[in-house]
Amino acid sequence: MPEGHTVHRIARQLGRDLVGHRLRVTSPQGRFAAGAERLDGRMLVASRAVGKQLFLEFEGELVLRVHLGLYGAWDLHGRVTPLDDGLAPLASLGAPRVRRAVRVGEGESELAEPAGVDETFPPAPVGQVRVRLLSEETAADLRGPTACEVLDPGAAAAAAARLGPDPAAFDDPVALAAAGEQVVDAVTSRSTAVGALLMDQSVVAGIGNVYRAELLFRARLEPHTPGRRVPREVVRGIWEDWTVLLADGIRTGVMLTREDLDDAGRACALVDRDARHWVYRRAGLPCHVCGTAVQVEDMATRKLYWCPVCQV
DNA sequence: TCATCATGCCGAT
DNA sequence: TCGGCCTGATGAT
Repeated sequence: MPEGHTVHRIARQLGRDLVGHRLRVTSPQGRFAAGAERLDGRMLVASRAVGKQLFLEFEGELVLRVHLGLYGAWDLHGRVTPLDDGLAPLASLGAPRVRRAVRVGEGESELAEPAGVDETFPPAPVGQVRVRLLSEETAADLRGPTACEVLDPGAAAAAAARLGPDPAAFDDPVALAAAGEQVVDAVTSRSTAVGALLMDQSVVAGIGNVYRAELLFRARLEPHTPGRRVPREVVRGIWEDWTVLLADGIRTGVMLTREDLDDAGRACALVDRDARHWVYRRAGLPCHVCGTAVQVEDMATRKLYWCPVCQV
């Protein structure tokens, strides 16, 4: 279940194992049969993420746009090259390794296990597989997506253009800073609550409910503050913090948002989800800083968590 | 074994 | 504002 970091990891994983390969594209479930037929037999030439959206570019000017929504997922079979996540010894060896049903995203390294010698490839699809991308060695199964459609490059570019800046999309520091100013302008020109603006993908891309709550706490900012009342330097700080958190999430695959933990605390937090966050999903529990009970309410149909004392 | 909820978003109403 | 998506983790039974 993805925020921006997960989708970037998926883009990198598919980039490693499927880009440059001519793919069999099918829809075992049947709901994407027509789209799969258009892509079948083509080479995958690029895999990139913008915010929470994945764009897979095939030869012949066709782009597969995927959005996982709340519970979409990719399961990979066969050869799955470990990403350098710096967490799991199994995954840090760097050598290609055969795994069974690797869930790409948060904590996938924990699910990785060597395949049995009798495993057949490709395996039979499990569940409602909307799309299967198949190379000689790797199968990628997409299940439960909100969006899955074939676009021409112009339509794909238009979809990406509807999104606000994604800090992981910039290599150039100057362009990154300019994108930050765009976010500052967007937030400070609106009267909408900043907690809602951070979830608006047209303002800034890739932030979900976990990162929203944690970014606001880390900024000690009251979530209901209208965007136009938030000082520009505070918005700039949130953008810079998002840049750091996203890079960390992409690297580790885990949303660990507490910068105060020592090595032992981090190790504990990687196992215990409740220790990873300042406020997210901690309603009624004492704030890690001041001890006040963490508050929860609905904001724009999602649960918003915050500390009423630390965040003013 | 079952019921509920979840890191998201869209389209119908 | 609500239901759909139709999965998977979690906690109650």
